[in-house]
This record gives sequence, C-alpha cells and structure tokens, in this order.
Amino acid sequence: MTNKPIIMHIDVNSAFLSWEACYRLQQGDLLDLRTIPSIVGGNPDTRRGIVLAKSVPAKEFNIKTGESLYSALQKCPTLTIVAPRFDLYLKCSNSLIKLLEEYSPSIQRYSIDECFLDYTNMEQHFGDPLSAAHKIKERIKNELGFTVNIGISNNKLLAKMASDFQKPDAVHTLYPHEIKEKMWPLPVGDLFMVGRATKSKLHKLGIFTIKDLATADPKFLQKHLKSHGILIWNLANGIENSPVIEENSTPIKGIGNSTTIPFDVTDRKTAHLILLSLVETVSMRLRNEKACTRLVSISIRTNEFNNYSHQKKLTTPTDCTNHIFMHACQLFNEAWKKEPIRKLGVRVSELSNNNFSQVSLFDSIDTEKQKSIDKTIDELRLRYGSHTVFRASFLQSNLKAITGGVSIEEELPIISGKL
DNA sequence: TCTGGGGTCCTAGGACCC
DNA sequence: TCTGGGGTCCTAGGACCC
Repeated sequence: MTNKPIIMHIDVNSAFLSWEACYRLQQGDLLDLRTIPSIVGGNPDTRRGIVLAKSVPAKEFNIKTGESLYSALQKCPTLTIVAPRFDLYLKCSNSLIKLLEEYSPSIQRYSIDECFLDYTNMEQHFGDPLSAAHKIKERIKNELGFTVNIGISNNKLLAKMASDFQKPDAVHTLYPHEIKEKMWPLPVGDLFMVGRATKSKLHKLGIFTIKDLATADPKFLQKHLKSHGILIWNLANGIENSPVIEENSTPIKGIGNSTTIPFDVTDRKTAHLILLSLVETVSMRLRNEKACTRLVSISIRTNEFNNYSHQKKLTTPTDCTNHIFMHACQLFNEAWKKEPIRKLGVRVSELSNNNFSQVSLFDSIDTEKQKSIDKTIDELRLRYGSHTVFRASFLQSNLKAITGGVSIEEELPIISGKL
C-alpha cells in the first residue's frame, strides 16, 4: 500500500520586510519595522521606485506590492522606506532551507521566500503533519526570528493555496475533502495561475469564484482559453500531481540580466556599453553553470514603456563574453527603432553542456584565446571581487561596468531572541 | 503608473521542406 | 498560380509565477 503524499508549503510572511526587520533588531536597533507602516522599496532616483515588500500596518493603508513609491507615499505620508539588500535575503533563505532539511530530504526552493517540503512517510519521525508544521513554524520563529505560514495537503497546489489563507504566523490544511468549503468560495483571481488577464477573461464569461471555474464545462474553457483553460479547471478542482523537485535536479533553461537605466539612453554607443555590463554577468554565470548557449536575445523597454525583443540562433554554441556581446550588439542594432531607452536586457537560452571539450574544427585560435581570458577574469573576480577587473571602455563613462552578480551561498548567523 | 528583475511556458504566424 | 496538406523550425509576444 502506498501512502498519499503529504506536502507542506512554507511561505515567509512579508519576506523582504521581515528579514530587514530581523537584521536591524539583531544589529541593536530598537524599532521593529514590522510594527510600523514600512516598506522595502527601490530608489526612485534611479527609476527603480517600486514597493518590493510591505509591513502589516502598511497593508492597512492599502499599499500594494509592485506599486510606485510615489503612490505609496500618497496613501501614507509617514511611511518608512528601507532599501533592499538581496545578499541578506539570500542568506536568510538559505538558513530557512537548512532548518527545513532536518524534517525531510526532499525540499524544493520555489523562490527566495517559498518552498515545498515532501513530508510523505515522515510521520514516524516527527509526528502527524499538523503538529510537525506547528513545531517547524515555532522553531523558525524562535531560532531565525521571522514568521512563516505553512500550508498542508496532498499536493503542491493545495498546500500552496493553504499557506495563503489567514496570515501571518499560521498553519492551515487544505485536504481534498476541504476544497469545497475552504477554496471554492474564494474569488477566481486568488487561484494559482489565474492572473490579471485570465481573471478578466473569466469575468466576461460569468466566472467569478473558484467554484464557478471548477464547475464550468472544461470544453467551454478550452474554447476560450486554450490549454490554459484546462490547466486552471484542473487546479480549481484540486487536481495537480507534480513532484517536489530538489534543487539542482533539473538543469536551468536560460540566464538573463536586465537593468532599468537611471536616464534615457539615446545613442548606440552607450547602449552597447550597458549591454556589455549585462553580458559580463550573464556569460560568467553561464560558465559557472558549465554551459554554452545557442540562442541570444536582447530586450528593449522604451521611455514610453513599449517593450520589444529580438533573438537569434547561433551556428556554434558559445560561452565567451566577447562572442555573446558581439551578437547582443548586432541584435540591438537590428531591433532598435531609435526611441529613448529606459531598460535593456540580455538573455541566453538553449543551453548545452560544455563538459566535452569545445575545441572543434571551427574553433579558431582566437576562440581559444577568448576562453582563456574569460577563465582568468572569472578567477580574478571570484578571488578579489567582481569589480577588480573591468573593461577600459567604461573608464570614460559614468556607467556601471558590471550589472548584477553571481551570488555566493551563505547562511545567516542564527538570530537569538524572540519576536 | 513617478511603474524592478529573474524566471518558465504557450501560441501564432511565417519560412521552408516534402 | 485563382494551387493542398502536413510537418518542423524559428521568431515575437504574451501569459503566469515569485
């Protein structure tokens, strides 16, 4: 007899804000950001002014994640705004994973602040799922200093929906027999995979709650929403059976880097320099993954918020900074319609393994030289910091020579003391 | 909207081949 | 060419997630 899967979904409450708050308390700060209207937000001066996370008191002012700081300040003029620190968040996330690993060998980090834990067959060690979840939640609060919501069910979708119920600092179950009572009354937009566009289509079809969706005719949904209609009909009925996938068990599909520029770019030369700064990290991450790319794409966002992209297949896969940069410039030149540019992006995909020696008949001496330069620079940057080596072309500019970075795995020191 | 950055998957249309 | 049908590959764009 096989046991039904038991899946937990662990979701950090207002992750970035909680983590900032913990860190500040740990540094001796007396104010807990979670107790006042506060947000983690980007810098409007560099045109990154959006809300990344909000405290519960800020939420009471109807401040939403993703809205502009300007609009948030209109709603709450006394709002406290703190800058994001992604390196800290990654450490906190790693500490969380490490604690969870004591309860199951099968953990999937779904994002920096969410993960799935496969609790199947673990009752014998740590008790029934509900009491284990409470124990885990309390340990995180006491040992790491932040609160989480934990959802429990027989599959990932239902566990995730459950963790989204009443917040913060709570455990909820959503087993299949509880779907009608706990999930069906919710607005259809609360369902995983029903975003803005799908929600508005569903409303036009007379579907407003998850129950409306679950009891609709799947053929009717397919007619209006293609395969996505079938997918969300299944989800509304709690049908989902994807496994908990451990980290590094699936190869990554692509690597991208993009940046909003503090000013509008109106000339090709500056655009190329920014592309280079983006390619520097993309290609380094690519080499770090021991992969080569066969598809390079660039994306442009204009000052009027129009987005477009351009891509091309390479005849020979590559991991060389200069090769990717050259293709990115060419793509940019072909695509750019000369409007002022707000944001530029570079992405590589169709990755293949570079384990086998890439030396082919077509590899020139120049390629070999490029590869050895890349290797040397990667090592220098790893050893002495990413800004120890940069291109001379940036010397005369005010631009960042490298955009984004390669993250280093670390954990946060244990935070002592309670909330 | 004074509107970030990093991903994945799906679809439509055109090119090209038989 | 007032021309069919089916398959694959490629590209651009849009949807979703965090």
